[in-house]
Amino acid sequence: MPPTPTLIDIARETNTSVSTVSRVLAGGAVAERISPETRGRVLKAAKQMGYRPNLLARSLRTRKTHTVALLVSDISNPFFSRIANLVEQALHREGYSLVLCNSGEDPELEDEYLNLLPRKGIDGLILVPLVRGKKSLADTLPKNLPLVILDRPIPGIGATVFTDQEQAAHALCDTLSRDGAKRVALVSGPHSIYTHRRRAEIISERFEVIARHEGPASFDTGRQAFVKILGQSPDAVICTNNFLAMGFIEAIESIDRPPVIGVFDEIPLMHLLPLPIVCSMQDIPMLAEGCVRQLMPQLNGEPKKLDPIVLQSRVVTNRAFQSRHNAA
Amino acid sequence: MPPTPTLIDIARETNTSVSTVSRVLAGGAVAERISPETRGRVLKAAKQMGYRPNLLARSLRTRKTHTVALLVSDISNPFFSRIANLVEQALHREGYSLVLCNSGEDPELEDEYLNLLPRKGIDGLILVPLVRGKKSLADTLPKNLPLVILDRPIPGIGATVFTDQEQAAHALCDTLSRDGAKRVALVSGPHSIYTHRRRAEIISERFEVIARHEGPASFDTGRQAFVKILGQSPDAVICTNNFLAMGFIEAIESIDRPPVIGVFDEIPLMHLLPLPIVCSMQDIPMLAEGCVRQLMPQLNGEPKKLDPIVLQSRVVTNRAFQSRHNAA
DNA sequence: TTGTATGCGTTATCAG
DNA sequence: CTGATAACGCATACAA
Repeated sequence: MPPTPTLIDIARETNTSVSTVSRVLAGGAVAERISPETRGRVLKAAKQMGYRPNLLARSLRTRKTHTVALLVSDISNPFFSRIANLVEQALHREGYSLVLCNSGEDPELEDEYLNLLPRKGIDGLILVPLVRGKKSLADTLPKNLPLVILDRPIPGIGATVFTDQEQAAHALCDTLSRDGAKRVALVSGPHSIYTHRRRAEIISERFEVIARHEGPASFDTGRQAFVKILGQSPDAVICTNNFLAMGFIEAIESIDRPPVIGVFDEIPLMHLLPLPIVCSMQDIPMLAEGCVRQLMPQLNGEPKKLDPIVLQSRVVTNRAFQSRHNAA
Repeated sequence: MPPTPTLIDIARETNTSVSTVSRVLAGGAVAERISPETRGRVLKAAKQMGYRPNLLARSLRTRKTHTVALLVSDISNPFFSRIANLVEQALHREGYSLVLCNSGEDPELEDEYLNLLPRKGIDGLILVPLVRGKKSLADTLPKNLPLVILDRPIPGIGATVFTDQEQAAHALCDTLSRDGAKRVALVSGPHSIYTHRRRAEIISERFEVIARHEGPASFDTGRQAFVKILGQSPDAVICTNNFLAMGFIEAIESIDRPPVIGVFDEIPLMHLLPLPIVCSMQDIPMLAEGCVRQLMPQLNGEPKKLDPIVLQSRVVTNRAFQSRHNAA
């Protein structure tokens, strides 16, 4: 007995043909058209022999893999891992499984995955793009691969779900303004990435930026920013994402006169942190749900015309900020 | 011209045969055996037609996918996402790509992936098992699939890399003991999971547990534990993982008399948190490196006998704990 | 109701 | 040096 039996083995064992076995194992309507007797015999043999269909072979034939890929820029970021969780659950309900890939903010790696994944067999792709435009995307990806762009708008692509960065940034700035902020320090991720660039632009419009630091959207960059900004005493330090802010905060040694921190997305346990924080929080569940809502019609070949889903952010402040505000 | 040309198309275009084209495109020694003239012609045509090999077909034939899967119990946990990052980088260097899957602490989902992934085509699997024993694993996984168990020991499986939970827990308890802890509250993840169970056992040996709460290793469980333990005033609250602790901490309303928190793995920004924390930190880089060191020989068919890699934890305390200690 | 034959895109064997 | 041709495991149009 082969360790991993094929249709042929079962056919031989049951004195039938591959097609019969295939039909039985396909289930549903096709299986109904096989005599109950043979069907039972095949089913039993299959189970008994421990048959497991080779999905590679099946996909080669049917051109469907029932797999979609989610390529994110940084899986370490809770923002993305929570999205991944939700997307996975939703896709699972639809009969698809998810493979998660991580470009790690590295354009070359993104490129590699963009080339690799389609050839490896995926039915659809959800992408958090690093730097690409529509055309750059169009010629590295198969022409009609169902695609959803997540978290960043790409002009000309309808299947997109992202947050209104203008609203998100202005809401954050509003709260900081009300708190009296005028002169701020700006810590931002790569200018090449839309979200970081756009956020930085708006902040620059709203405040006088007396210090700025740019780098990869990581803890380290935030830490470096701290030493650079140290002593400038801005009214607030605004970071274009949570990792930058966490790095900055981590570097803080003394909390005698803590700066106000403005940031996008979640800072874990911010309620208890002894420095005033205001976050502009994206709607993670809606982002995830939006993804699959944009993807499913494409997977099902429904020619729905898709319009971008644009979500709103919500500003949240921590206790230290609130009490400061109350005191004022 | 087909949008996605195959070897046949190229062969036709260059007046050669599929085998020739295949050989040329294979590169290396086989390609050397083709006349430079034809080789150049084929190469040019392939590039010009935008040929992309169908990896499904190739894998079906070669029985190699150059893909390994990492199935974790909770991708939202930075502990795992950081491991994923490192494993991905290491595998990439070896010419393999990584697909990341998430069982979400759900045994059924784990089961599904365990069944699905091998049939979908992976050369190896790195698994953070939920509840399984060696035999349970053996009959849902193909007999000779290269496998590495991560973060939890499974008796009888050599390719394992995990942390010495005894050492990790005792180190944590030592620090807490020195701080004067005698009566503690215990917040633990599922007893069915080795790490949680083992940690809880050791803690129970070392201290008088005056309150305990068990549940999924999530924020929510931690929060629930808070209301349950509230008012018991233990010397310390020990959580068997970081998410539990973060949930617990998040629920804390007043920090008048904060409890000491003992926890496994990282609490982000713990330095600034105004409550004393002591962490037993696993060695993430070594865990990741260990994985690929256990996996590669198997992928290369080298019959090395593999012994479990057992790592040590390191206790880290935050400022609030240190100053408390200095005062005492 | 069931079997035969063909093809999915590659690689590999065997001739020539 | 190169070309037929047979697998890989499965699904399916076409026969019977």
